[in-house]
Amino acid sequence: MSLNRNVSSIASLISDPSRAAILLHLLDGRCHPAGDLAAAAGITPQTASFHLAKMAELGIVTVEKHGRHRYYRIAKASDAEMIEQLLSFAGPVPVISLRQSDQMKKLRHARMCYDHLAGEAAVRIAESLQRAGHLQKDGLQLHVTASGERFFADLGLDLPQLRKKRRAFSRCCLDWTEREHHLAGALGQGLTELMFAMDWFRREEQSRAVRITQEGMQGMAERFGIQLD
Amino acid sequence: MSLNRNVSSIASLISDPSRAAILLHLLDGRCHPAGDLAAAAGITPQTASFHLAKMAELGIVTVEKHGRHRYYRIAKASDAEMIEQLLSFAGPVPVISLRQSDQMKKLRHARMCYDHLAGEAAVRIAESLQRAGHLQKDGLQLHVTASGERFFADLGLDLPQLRKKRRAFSRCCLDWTEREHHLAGALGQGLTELMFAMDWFRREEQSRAVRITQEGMQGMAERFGIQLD
DNA sequence: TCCACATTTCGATGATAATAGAAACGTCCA
DNA sequence: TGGACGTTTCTATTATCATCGAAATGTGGA
Repeated sequence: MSLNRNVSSIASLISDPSRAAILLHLLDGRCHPAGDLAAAAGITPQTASFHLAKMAELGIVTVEKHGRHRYYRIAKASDAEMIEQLLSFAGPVPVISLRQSDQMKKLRHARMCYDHLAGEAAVRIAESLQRAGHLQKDGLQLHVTASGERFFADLGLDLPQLRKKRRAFSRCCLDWTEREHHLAGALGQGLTELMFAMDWFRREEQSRAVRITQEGMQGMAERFGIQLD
Repeated sequence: MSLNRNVSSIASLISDPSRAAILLHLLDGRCHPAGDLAAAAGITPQTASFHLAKMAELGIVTVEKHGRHRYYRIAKASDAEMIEQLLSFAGPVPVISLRQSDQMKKLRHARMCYDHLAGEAAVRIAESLQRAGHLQKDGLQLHVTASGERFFADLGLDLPQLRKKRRAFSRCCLDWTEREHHLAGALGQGLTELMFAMDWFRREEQSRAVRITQEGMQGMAERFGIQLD
């Protein structure tokens, strides 16, 4: 239940390190049980529960009960993008350890931004689609052109179905590692889903990072004209 | 002195209502004495001083001593834009009351975003420049085309000089009232300065709002092909 | 030289909120 | 049916921090 979501209340949500850690963990778009989030933030389950209740009250997260677990996830894609943007404000994250920089490298390469792809791969895809004239930027919208309609249909996407969803159809999302836009909205989600179905990408366990498969490399080259290494 | 600017510290800066009020007041890009900022936030000078010291330590604001006054301003344009963006997170600006406050209407129409123009007028200008082929969007950059070079030179802007500045030359800035991009960077600042010099716009006292003059109307129509009312 | 004024520093206070212990609740499993 | 487990609620503790009064600093003007 979204209450009084003014600037201060949103900011104070993220200003607490424990909550920031929880939100960061939830940014992978997956559902997470409360206990996992507590562990991720390094706090007791009670405290995590306290924070999650506060977030739920603001409508940032939603709960799903399954057995004795309660699975939390970020409620709206737009909020996930908001948090992503806040990350970009923090500036270049200082590298602490080699292990961390390795993980960071992976994240920069390809990761989930809630329900759609982000990172270098996603930015390159968005660029390619615009260069080919399939998408056209208009403010924060990304219009699908006539050639784009054919392209996505050919790829196997049901655009009329995606348009029906009660959310923005096709829009830009600022990538905090690349500092460029990638594709978000129903189309971004649908395309990401499709690419996973085609096994172009595979999710890593316990992480937002995404791995590109051999099929993915090939497909990206053939379909989008992108050479990733 | 930019110290450890992580997400939490940035967010906690804005999470406090008093600090938020101060920052909002500083968003006009002008210098403000500490006392004014205290009054604007409704706190005592001591408390304002406390907050300002904290912001200065994070490198968000800088001080300039003039006589017995200390003038504060936002240190970097990029930080001002960050705060502008945080405002847009407050949600799809809900209609607060039937009669929108007069001030709000003015702000939506035209206002300062730190050192460049924002609001409907600014978005329309940016659109116009792209439509005419003077600017070309590329990610978050706005490239000046060959025709753009001529256009701006003709207008009276010294582009080589603007390029020399140690900041982004020409880039997009998200307008939180229009939810579209307007022109920022050295070019946005230079163009705004020029338009003020030509008396197209005039600043309102004690506000970020900007008034368009008769000359401005005429100039906008002739130069940019924009009809503002 | 003295006073007014803008601002900061110091010190104290009071409110807020993050935290974890204890206990309760509900679910799964043996 | 009983116990383990994940989670929440309740409660107390603790630390933090925004705030302001008092005093200090520094500047300008008379």
